[in-house]
Amino acid sequence: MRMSASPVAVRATDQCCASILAAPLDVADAAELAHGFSALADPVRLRVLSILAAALEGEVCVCDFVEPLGKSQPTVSHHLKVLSDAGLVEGDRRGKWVWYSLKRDRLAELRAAIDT
Amino acid sequence: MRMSASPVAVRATDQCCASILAAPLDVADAAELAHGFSALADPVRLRVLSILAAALEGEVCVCDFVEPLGKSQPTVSHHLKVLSDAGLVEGDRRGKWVWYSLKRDRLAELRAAIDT
DNA sequence: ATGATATATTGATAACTGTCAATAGGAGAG
DNA sequence: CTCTCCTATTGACAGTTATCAATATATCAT
Repeated sequence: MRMSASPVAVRATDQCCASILAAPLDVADAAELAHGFSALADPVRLRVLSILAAALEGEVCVCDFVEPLGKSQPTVSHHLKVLSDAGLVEGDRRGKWVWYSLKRDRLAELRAAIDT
Repeated sequence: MRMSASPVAVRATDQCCASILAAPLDVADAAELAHGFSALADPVRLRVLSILAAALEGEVCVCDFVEPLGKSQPTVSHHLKVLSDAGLVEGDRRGKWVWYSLKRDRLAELRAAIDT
């Protein structure tokens, strides 16, 4: 039973999809966003993104993550897959190597979601 | 052994702490940030923030989360604690009730961290 | 003090996650 | 084709997490 102060007043909103925090979030949108933020909820993955963002070429080979991250190759591969599934990075195979790059649009999307 | 294309070139950065993606992230900073994003990595908690952000008064009583979220009272309490530990919300006890409010500064901090 | 109500904590459980070793798949070199 | 190297997948395991029922704590009213 709600025994507190009446139904909660809600701010009017006419934005379509920019700042999701400006309007109550439905379950589906919340799940989609949570999936995105889950990818950011790990220090190793944040460092992956950090390394990608700092790379002048905009691309980093998988093998160049292993040493800086101090994780095994399968672990690095796992994290890249999580980031990829979340739409935050993209891999491009060139010969034996796979080059990963940051998908800044997706990052901007998540940023916008917590823009008050 | 790294057999790819030479050491990765890194963009110069003179920012102190704004956009962490502009410079390689050390392990400690990555852990702190990951803790923050972990709090956002759950649909129920995103809806909590959404409800808080939409509340005109800026505060919402715990009891007013239970029905909209469709979760048990202990579960709601748990999520509020996670958000509180991450510095994203703040509770204020007034009599029998506890009123929670959004800490927008912390949210802005996380937003800035993924600002490319 | 007693009772009622709001919130937090504890305990249990199922589901998920990060990690590495082992292995499989893919691509160039010989 | 075979060998080597780079990357991805599988399997196993430990640690974490979301959830609810039960209980404890806190506050107010009587």
